[in-house]
Amino acid sequence: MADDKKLTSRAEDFSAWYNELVLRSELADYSPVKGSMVIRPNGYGIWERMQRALDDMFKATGHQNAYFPLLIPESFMKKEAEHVEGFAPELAVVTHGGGKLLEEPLVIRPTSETIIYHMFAKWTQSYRDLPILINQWANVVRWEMRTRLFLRTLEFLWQEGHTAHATHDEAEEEARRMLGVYRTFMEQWMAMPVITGVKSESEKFAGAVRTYACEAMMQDNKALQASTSHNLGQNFAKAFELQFQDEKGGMAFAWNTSWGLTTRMVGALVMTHGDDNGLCTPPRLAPIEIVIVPIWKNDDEKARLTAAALTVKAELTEWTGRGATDRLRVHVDLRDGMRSGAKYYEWELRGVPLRFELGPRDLEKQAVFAARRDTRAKQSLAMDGLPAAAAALLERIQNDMFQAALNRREANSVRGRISYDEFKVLMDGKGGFVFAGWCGESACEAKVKEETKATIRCMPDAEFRSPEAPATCLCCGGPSKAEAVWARAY
RNA sequence: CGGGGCGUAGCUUAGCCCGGUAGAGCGCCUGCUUCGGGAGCAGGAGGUCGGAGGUUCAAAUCCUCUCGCCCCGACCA
Repeated sequence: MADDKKLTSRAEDFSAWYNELVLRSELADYSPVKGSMVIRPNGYGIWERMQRALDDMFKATGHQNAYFPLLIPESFMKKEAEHVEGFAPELAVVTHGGGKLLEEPLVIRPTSETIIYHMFAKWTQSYRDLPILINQWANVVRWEMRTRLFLRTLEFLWQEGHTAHATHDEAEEEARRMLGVYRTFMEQWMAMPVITGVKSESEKFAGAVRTYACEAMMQDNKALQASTSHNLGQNFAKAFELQFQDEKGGMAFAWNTSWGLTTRMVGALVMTHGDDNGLCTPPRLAPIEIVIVPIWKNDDEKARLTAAALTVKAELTEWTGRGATDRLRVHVDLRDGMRSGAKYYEWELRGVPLRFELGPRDLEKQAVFAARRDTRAKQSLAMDGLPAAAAALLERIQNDMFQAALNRREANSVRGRISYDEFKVLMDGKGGFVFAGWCGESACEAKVKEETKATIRCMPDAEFRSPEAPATCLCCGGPSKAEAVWARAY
């Protein structure tokens, strides 16, 4: 009886835990179209926080937002060879409009490289027109066969950055810069550690020269690709005749990059920080940072404590110690007919990072009883100086959540000599990240995938590599050309 | 597309084998008592049993077809 109020535990069935959490915390719900979902206010609120944080960073790195249309001529998708091949299986195509068969079918964008570089070509004549640094917030459609709330749906929301540069080096620098922006976002906002690196040939974006990615480890020890940043070289420029006249008067093709991050990050948040009680949102991304639950027994107390709670809220939200535009986000739960205990469970399920209980005894002491969502630790906080204390506590929660996630990832990462047989056992067991050598042959990569379902998540950037470079390939035992992170992935 | 499971009230489901007035728990509404970790009592609203055919005096139940969803695999952010 009380059991159906509890989530399935992560240990019991991680997948069921995830689905129940997402549905019951009202992050999202299934829509009538198979494989697509409704993002409910609780989930969308988190996405909005993500958008704001990222958008500020994009602006700070010189990008402007624009919007390109949903429908793309089918012929555009076919202009870049690898791009066609990569996306053909998952395109949704519009064949009719206004009741009539269209002369040329229109695809619903799975990504916007084609339409954007077509337009860039129109806008670019001279090297003086470069660089073009554009971002767009949009929805895209990819007809996936196997779907999962937030992690893989037919339609999802994302941002896609698209840039054009005069030189290869500038484009490479841009791709790396945006990878860094993503990393900062994930570490500082999502409190989610990531490993940055470059993708292998088989895992790179269809049409890219090189794909960089941030890889995170979920609580089931599987890897999740958290974002990608591509150096597209001149592939699309050539396909869409994106040319410019350089300083010397000659014609040259531009160099492009694209980079994206999706609503999948809401799922990443759940699988990084959620526990058996529900979601746990890092404060910086929490639509509500503090929920105040007043406690009363009778009408007199109800009146007094409601007033007190609203006063506390006002003091918290009026405080500008974090800056005038970054006020504490506070909600007072005044619902009647619901016991305080029931409210605690609900706000814990929804992942509000900090809860203030305010009853007659606290009021007497001029304090609130504060409960952290992440550690569930409780302490009394004096009303005097409460806003600053609350802000400090939220910051500590943010940092502790990152540290806990980092510790978990490190505890489940394996470095150093590992035999292929040991690797197989590990992948069939608890999983995790394995830092091991790779000979560079796609045959080895394919064999490992076939036999263990694990793939090369990335060839990590220098700071993530092992102190001693692996000497041999995990699979064939031949000389290693690059250290790779091997793991099963979402 | 292969394998598995499921469609009965908003949710979780019993009933189906063996045909005969559609039940429960949670949630919701009203009232009273409660209220420092998932409240109690009383009353109440809510169903074309996924859909279409068929068998039958009679179908949630049996038969045929169909639609949808979820889970596991192949593809992917």
